[in-house]
Amino acid sequence: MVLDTQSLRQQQTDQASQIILHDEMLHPKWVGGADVGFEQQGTVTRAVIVVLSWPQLELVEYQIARVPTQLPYIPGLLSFREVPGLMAAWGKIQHKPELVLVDGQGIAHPRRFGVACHFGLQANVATIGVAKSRLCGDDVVLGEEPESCCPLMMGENQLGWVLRSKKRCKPLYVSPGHKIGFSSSLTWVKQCLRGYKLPEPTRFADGIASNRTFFKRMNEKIS
DNA sequence: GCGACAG
DNA sequence: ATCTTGTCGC
Repeated sequence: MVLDTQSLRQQQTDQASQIILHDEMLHPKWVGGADVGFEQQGTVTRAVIVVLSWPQLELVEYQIARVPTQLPYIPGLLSFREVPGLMAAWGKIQHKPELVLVDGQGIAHPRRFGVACHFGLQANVATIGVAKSRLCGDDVVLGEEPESCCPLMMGENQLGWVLRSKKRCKPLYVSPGHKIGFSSSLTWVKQCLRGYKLPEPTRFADGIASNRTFFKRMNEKIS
């Protein structure tokens, strides 16, 4: 396996798929969520893709792929650990969403190529990175009010947004992944919020990937 | 050199 | 990420 974020990022820039989709260009029937969990002391990667209807945000489909874990967790190289499993799950998905929220950073990454970029490029789908903590960028003091938001900056350059999605919760770190810009990333994440810290696609994917009982019982509700 | 460091 | 115990607030 080649761990070269620089050339992957170059691919993303070179390809026609770099086309930035704006809000008015996206009319999704479904929105997706992507996350992974680990089993058996980390030797097995359990990757999950969920599909929710838009704008109802009800679970339509989910697929799980279990693959051997190829790499340990290394900050900055997370995508190489998670993308193989995510691609396996993506291949099983019947209702391909036009937009996927990925658990982790988009371009708010030391090489500007986080897991959301990597997955979006490989799957050729618009993606947004929704991370629960900061990898890089300047620390900011955010207001306590829900929906408080400010740009995530690294010096003069914007990397994404810091968003207080819920009262008394640590903020989300939102950044463009693939084929989407800053403002659209923020508006889509906000539109996917339903009173929880995580936007619904991420929340469902996270719940299933982490084997939470509430989400496990979704099994009979669909398919 | 030291600290920070998605999941 | 995973695991686990305890605590606080709505």
